[in-house]
Amino acid sequence: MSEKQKFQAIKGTRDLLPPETALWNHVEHTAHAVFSTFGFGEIRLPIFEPTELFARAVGGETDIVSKEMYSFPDPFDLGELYARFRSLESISPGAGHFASIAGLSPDNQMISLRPEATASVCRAYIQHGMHSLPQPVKLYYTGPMFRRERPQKGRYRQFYQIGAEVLGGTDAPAIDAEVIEMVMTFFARLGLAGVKLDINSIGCRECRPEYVKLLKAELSKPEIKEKLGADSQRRIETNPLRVLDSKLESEQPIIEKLPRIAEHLCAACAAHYASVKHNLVLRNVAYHENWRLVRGLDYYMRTTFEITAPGLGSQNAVCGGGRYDGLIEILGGLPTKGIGFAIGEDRLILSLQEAGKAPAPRRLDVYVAWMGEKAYDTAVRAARALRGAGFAVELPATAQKFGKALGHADKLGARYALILGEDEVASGQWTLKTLSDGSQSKFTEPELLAHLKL
RNA sequence: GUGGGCGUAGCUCAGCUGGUAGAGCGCCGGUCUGUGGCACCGGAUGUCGCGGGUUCAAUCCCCGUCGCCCACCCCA
Repeated sequence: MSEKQKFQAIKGTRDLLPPETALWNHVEHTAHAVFSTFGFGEIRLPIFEPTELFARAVGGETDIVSKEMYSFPDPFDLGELYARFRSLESISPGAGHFASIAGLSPDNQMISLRPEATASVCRAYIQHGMHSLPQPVKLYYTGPMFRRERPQKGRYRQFYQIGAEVLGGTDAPAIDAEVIEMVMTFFARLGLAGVKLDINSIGCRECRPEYVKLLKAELSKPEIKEKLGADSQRRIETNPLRVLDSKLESEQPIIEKLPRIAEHLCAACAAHYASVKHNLVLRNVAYHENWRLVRGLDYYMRTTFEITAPGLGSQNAVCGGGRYDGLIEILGGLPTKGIGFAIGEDRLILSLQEAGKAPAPRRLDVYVAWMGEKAYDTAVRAARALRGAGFAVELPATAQKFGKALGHADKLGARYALILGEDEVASGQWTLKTLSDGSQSKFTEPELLAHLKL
């Protein structure tokens, strides 16, 4: 970086600028509108939580927790000692590092920027005794998540998710189907084209371990294992289900012949899955069964789903979700049913943009072209009145040549220029020019407001 | 963590086998202190990402480094 441009956004973070932000707002407003019609209320959550919360929910040995979270000792809890070392940093480089080491003592809490929000929602459900509300509790959220990994298309270190969770009450398949219906409705409302819904059931605590054991045994057979790539060979031990996810062309024929979980579900899970599908048909939701769709984390069970959209590159999932009936209990709550999803907002926006869904251009109604210091007071008054009536108004801060002013109005895309010079101030007859055709006419202030409101 | 591609003006890019930089767009100003879009004229911003090497001479070749992008890994 040159001396001139010293600072830039940290790797994997980015600025969202107008007019693109208009599209973000549109997406979020649409989410609010659609989710409300399904009876969901918004929850706003902290963006940092105790590291332990994520370690428990997501799993301490996962890459997410062990490598990809932004974690640090809470400077507040570290108190005087930490603060003192930090303050020494400028005169004694390394002091801060020492403080960090000191901060790892059991007395001090580690905190993390949230890598996802499901754990926080569950924590809030427990903390606020939501089990005593009418069940189930239906919540949605939007906001930034943080994950320390190599950025690529549609993947950032600070990324945004729109998610929803249904907690408590029944695990009836109707709920799974309705949650999926809600996402699909949301995407349809946005005009997102080419979406594909994949669903699967990954069984429960009873039947999944049996299947995993079977799968692992199969994968471990020498004649199969030797045909797999290094990554998949490693997964046989670490997470055999993920072998099914492999994108390697050479592995596809092998994977096709592996045992499928749908054929090894217990009776209860099989019935649940069948009913989810039936309920999707009832709701007119088109789905593809994808027996290879798995979730990486242990707490997921039964229904899993994923929605892909075009234009996203390698990371083409725009929404992922599933049932996690055990999670609240893991976090110290009562046994509680749960299902939810998270939408990758960055990817959703990207897909909308690729499809040419341009953001609504900034609307500017009136450019106040005032001339001469004598007209300034009137210009301010006009701008206040117009804005008060809800119009978007640009009031130049400094005097400029008249031709310049109109040129500026044109570049800003204003619909009208309100021309205020000595004549107008003297007569009280303001000149309104329509930029598109160049026509203009005179109005008093009240007439002008009435005219523009038409 | 691994691999590949790319770094030249605010943006998109050109720059031949090495001779210390250009275009378009945009921005600002002028022609034009009461009439915009058009046209014409002018202007500014670059240590050609940074450091080193080879060379009489490096934007160009070599090495390193940083940054960005894409993919792998992983995936909430």
